[in-house]
Formats: sequence, structure tokens, C-alpha cells
Amino acid sequence: MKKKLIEQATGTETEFSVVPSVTIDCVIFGFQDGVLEILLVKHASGIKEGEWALPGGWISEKESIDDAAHRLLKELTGLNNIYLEQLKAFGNPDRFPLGRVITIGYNALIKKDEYIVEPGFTASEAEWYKIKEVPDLIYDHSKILDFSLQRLRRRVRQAPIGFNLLPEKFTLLQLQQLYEEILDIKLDKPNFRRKILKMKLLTNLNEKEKDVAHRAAKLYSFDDEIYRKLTEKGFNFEF
Amino acid sequence: MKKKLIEQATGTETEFSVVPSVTIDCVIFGFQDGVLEILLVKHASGIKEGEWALPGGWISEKESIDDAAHRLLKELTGLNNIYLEQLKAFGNPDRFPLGRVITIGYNALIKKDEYIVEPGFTASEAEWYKIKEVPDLIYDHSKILDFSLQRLRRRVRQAPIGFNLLPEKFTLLQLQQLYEEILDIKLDKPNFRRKILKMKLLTNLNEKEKDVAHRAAKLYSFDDEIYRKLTEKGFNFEF
DNA sequence: TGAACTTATAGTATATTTGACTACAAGTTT
DNA sequence: AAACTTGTAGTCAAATATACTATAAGTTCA
Repeated sequence: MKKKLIEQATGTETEFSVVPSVTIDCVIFGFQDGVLEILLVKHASGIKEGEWALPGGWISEKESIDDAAHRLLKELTGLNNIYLEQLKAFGNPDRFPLGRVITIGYNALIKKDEYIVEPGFTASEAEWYKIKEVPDLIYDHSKILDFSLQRLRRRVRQAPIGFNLLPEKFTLLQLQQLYEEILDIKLDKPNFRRKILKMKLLTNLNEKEKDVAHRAAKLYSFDDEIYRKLTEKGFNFEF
Repeated sequence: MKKKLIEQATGTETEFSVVPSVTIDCVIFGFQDGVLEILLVKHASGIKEGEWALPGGWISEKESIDDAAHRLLKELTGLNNIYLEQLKAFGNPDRFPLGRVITIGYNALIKKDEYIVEPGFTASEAEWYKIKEVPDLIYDHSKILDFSLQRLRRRVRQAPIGFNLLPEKFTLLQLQQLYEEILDIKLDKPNFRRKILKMKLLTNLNEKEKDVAHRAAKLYSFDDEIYRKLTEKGFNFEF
């Protein structure tokens, strides 16, 4: 009868007999020691028991899609305020074997140092995988991951989102390695520094690394507020 | 009972009582005489009778989301092979007044000269609106349009998709005006020509415009195949 | 203590790209 | 034939990117 209501409201007819279900699947990125990783969960039961999947879940009735993604991430990682970006909807009719399920993909960038080690995820086991060592995933999740990576590579050059993968305080070398890893390129150190610093985007914390086996580097932080103000003045992040 | 099936398959529990319905809404762009336009439809019945909306419809049971978008566009414009790009899913719980409906937005770029004048759209009236003169739209369609425009502006600089808005044969000035209109900037003619031609992306047709009230310009065409080959060699379109 | 090593940071020189501008050619309109 | 519109070629300075050299500031280990 819901269908009827909608048909009356819109003055259209739906060719549908079954409305599709909608889920969310997240590609959760972490970065540590120069390596990009994603968080996968092992299905503990069901037809895909023992296989690896992107973490996901259902959208509740009264929440927006973004809110649902935030809730799921909170459940899985214990983190609020995760940087999230919707990818798109994936909806091949045969992507899920037992019925029509459309899933909405998300990219999540998290600060791994803030991540709480053991997730409170009951029915599954979660594990970080290096991006180059990700196993086969269930359903169309490998395709979603491909799309996700492509999007991340593009986005990281258009907007200062990479910082979401770094600790609050980071060195320029860490940032450089982040770009090198995500874009799979080698960058010249002096040139990279110059380019980034010239943007006036980073706050020099006047602090140095500690407990490192070499000359300690200056620590910087990224401030969304500064970025916003620069953008208003016409600044356009580009890498 | 579908829910049950899925719960069994995935080993999860859904908090849902009602599965959301899913629709598609398209922002159809056209370009003519230096002006960017979109195609809107007037709701002929229902609660929003007489108001303007993005053209849209339902996803059939056995078709992919992209296929559904293509089918809808065929119905509305008579055109096959339209350039389509999914935007994302829009799903605020209150975006549709009579129930939970998630909609998947699309950008469609069409060659207006190939567009068949009278659409076979029965229950609605369709009309082109200049992008700067678009009226208020129903539901969250104005928001979808905002997102769509932002995306178009970004995409048109990253990939050679603007050609999908031009006739098969076009002049460099038409192309320049396309960029000027979409990006809302003024470009220097000689510089623009140089930049585009240096990419070696366009095929010089060795033909000239006809019936124009000034010196006739050379006609060019864009070939996806050429672009694909250049891309393989490491070429990266950027404007 | 000091040599080897690692990373940070400054500087320089060249190639490439961008942006602003000038000039003129080829047509049409009046 | 003069005025006008658009196409097309070329120039030049400024800004940017790229490749490379040099050196400083620490740690580690013999």
C-alpha cells in the first residue's frame, strides 16, 4: 500500500512488484608507516560465512543515509566524527543472490592512532588489510573497492582530505608518504615541502617529533577553519 | 519475508520495519548558442500537480540502476546512448512527504541538436530551462540540482565529457563557450585554442561551418577511441 | 669520540606552462 | 568600400613545476 500512496502522490505508475532493499557498505581507510590499509570484516554466519567483506549495515527508518553510515562506523570503530564521503549506489540486479538489494558505498578516512583496537562488533571479526594485499571480497565488494580507490585518488588531489588519515600532529614527510602511497608515485622531498607550505594551509606547531632515530622533524596540523577561509578568498587546493 | 531471507544470508539483524523505495532522478543538460539548459517536467497530477521537477522514475525489478536511467531517458527524449553519470543517492528521511523514498541522481549530457522535439511523455509536460532561470523544484530536487552542477563543473575539467553536449561537428569557439558557460568564466581565445589543440584529442575534419555571417571556422570532432588510446599512453585530460 | 647513517631543510638553475596581449586574415553586412 | 564579426598566428613576461646539489641536525654503533 505504500506503493499505491506513492503512485497517487506522483501521478506515475511503478512497474515494480518488489521494492529493493537498501544497505550501506563502507571502505574504511587507515594509514600507518607509509602503508594504506582498509578495514574488512569476516562474516561469522550466513551464506558467506568465513569470507571477507566491506563493513556495512542497514539504514534505519528515520535516519539519513549519511547518518546511517556514521552510526555504522561508530559501532565498528568506536569513533565519532569520521570523515565520510558517499561514493554512489551499486545496484546490479544480481549483485546479491537472495533478492534485490541496492547498496550505497562510502569512503571513510580514519586516524588510525585514534582507532580503538577491539571493535565491539559482535557477529564478525574485523581486520586491517594492506591495500595491496586485500583478499577477494563477497558479492560485488571488490568492485566497490575498485571504485572507492579510484575516487580516493582523485579526491586526494582536489581537496585537502588526506589529513583525515594522519594523526592530529604530523610531519611533512608523513604527508608526502601519504601522497606517494595513495597515488603510487615517488615525490621529490624539497619540492613537495615547498608546494605544500606555499599553500599556507598548515599550522606550524613549533613542536618536534619525539623518540625518533634521526633528526626530529617539525610537527604541523591541518585546520579545517583555515582551509575554509582560504577557499573563500579564492584559494583552490590542487595537487 | 524478504527481510528474513536477507538476515539469514548475512547473519545480521535489520532494525528496519519498512524498506525504503528507490527512484531515479535525472538532471538532463543541453547546450545551445552558448547557453546551458536543463530539461524539467511538470507534474500533471498528484500532490505536486503543476510544479516542476527533475525527470525521474522507478527502477524495474530486473534492471541495473544505470539501465533504468537509460530507459527513462529514452522514454523522455527519444535518445539512446546518452552520456550518463551517477551522482549519488539522496535519502533524507523527510525528502518525500509520503514515505521513505531514496532517489539516485544522475547527470545526463545530451546533444540538443539530436533531441526529438516533442517527448512521448504522457502524463507530463517537458520544458528546457536556462540554468540561470530554473524555477523552484519539488521535494529536494533543487538540492539535487545544486549537487549536479557542482559535479558537472568538476567533471568537465577532469575528463573530456563536455563534448557530449556539442553536435558531432563543432568549432573551437563553441567548445570555448561551453567551458565559459559551465565554469562561469571568461577565456582568452588564442590561449584556449592552443591548449585544446595541443592535447591532440580532436579530429580536424577539414570542413568548415556553413551559412554563418562571418568567416567560417574549421569543424572538429571528438573521438572516444582517440581519447582512450591517449589515456593508455599516460595522457591525463585536465582543464 | 667520531664516523656512518638517516632525515630535515635550504637553495639554485632550467624547462614548462600560463596568461595577457597584439596583429592580422577571412569572411559578411550595410 | 568601410564597418563588423569571428578565426587564426605569434610574442613575451610571469608563474610554476622539475631536477638536482648542498648542508644541517640529529641517532647509532664501533
